[in-house]
Amino acid sequence: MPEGHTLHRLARRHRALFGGRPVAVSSPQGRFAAGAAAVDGMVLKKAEAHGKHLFHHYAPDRIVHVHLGLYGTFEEAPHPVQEPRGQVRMRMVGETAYADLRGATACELLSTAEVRAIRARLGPDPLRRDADPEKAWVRISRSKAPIATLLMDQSVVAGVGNVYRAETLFRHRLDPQMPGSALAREQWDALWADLVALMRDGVRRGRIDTVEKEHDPRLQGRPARKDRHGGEVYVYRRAGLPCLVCGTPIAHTEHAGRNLFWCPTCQPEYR
DNA sequence: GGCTTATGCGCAG
DNA sequence: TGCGCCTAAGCCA
Repeated sequence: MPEGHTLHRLARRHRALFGGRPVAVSSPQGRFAAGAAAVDGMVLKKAEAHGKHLFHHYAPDRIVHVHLGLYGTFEEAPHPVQEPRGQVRMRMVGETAYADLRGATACELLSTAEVRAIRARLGPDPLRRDADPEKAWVRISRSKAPIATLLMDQSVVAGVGNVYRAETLFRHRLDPQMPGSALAREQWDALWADLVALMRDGVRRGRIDTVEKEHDPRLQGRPARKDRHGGEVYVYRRAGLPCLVCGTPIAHTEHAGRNLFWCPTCQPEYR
């Protein structure tokens, strides 16, 4: 479930499992063989996430960069270490546990300058302390692009994926097609604050939950619908089902090649 | 067992 | 705009 909260959660886990100690790094599959060899046995100094990017710092100019893409996964297990199953791009073995990376879009060894370059093209990340939401506001307030497009643009806001996009727009009753420049400053401030709160909750729980108690189907005798995002949501992948707030069937369309969900009543059309 | 789908993104054209 | 990446889960038969 790789939106930003997943990567921050992984960074935290990797700090706990491997941080400050030597890590045996390998690439059973072979595609990351050279990079793995370059850091094998070194001490993991720092693990951090920015948006959907994960960085393992072993030394200056020896930083492993991971991007999970659509279906990359990290799987951890306690010792004893098992034979790799399937295509394991990178295996990290620590003192008590190990982790296998599969299916990632990116797993590469980078220099300090290359990491800086990646981070320079990312917008503020609601999950980072050093995030400056003003930078995002400058981009949004000057753009005619739909807010749905802007929220998913990693150079505007880093870490927001399709679920958080759909859910925060719903929670703030915003039409996904509304141009960024039409957003009021107060609306952006509220949206950012909500992203910070929801994504922090996502890191803590390891799933995306966005439904407020008063709208919780379980409290109204209806079954809560679970989905692969792992939590409970208002609109994401609920096309045709009744809105939890007003009962209107949730709408769905393709927006820039991605699924977009919204409630036509709760998120009235911007004109 | 096969088919479909996906929370992402870089690239070709 | 559409494809490819290379994976797992859900669904159907």
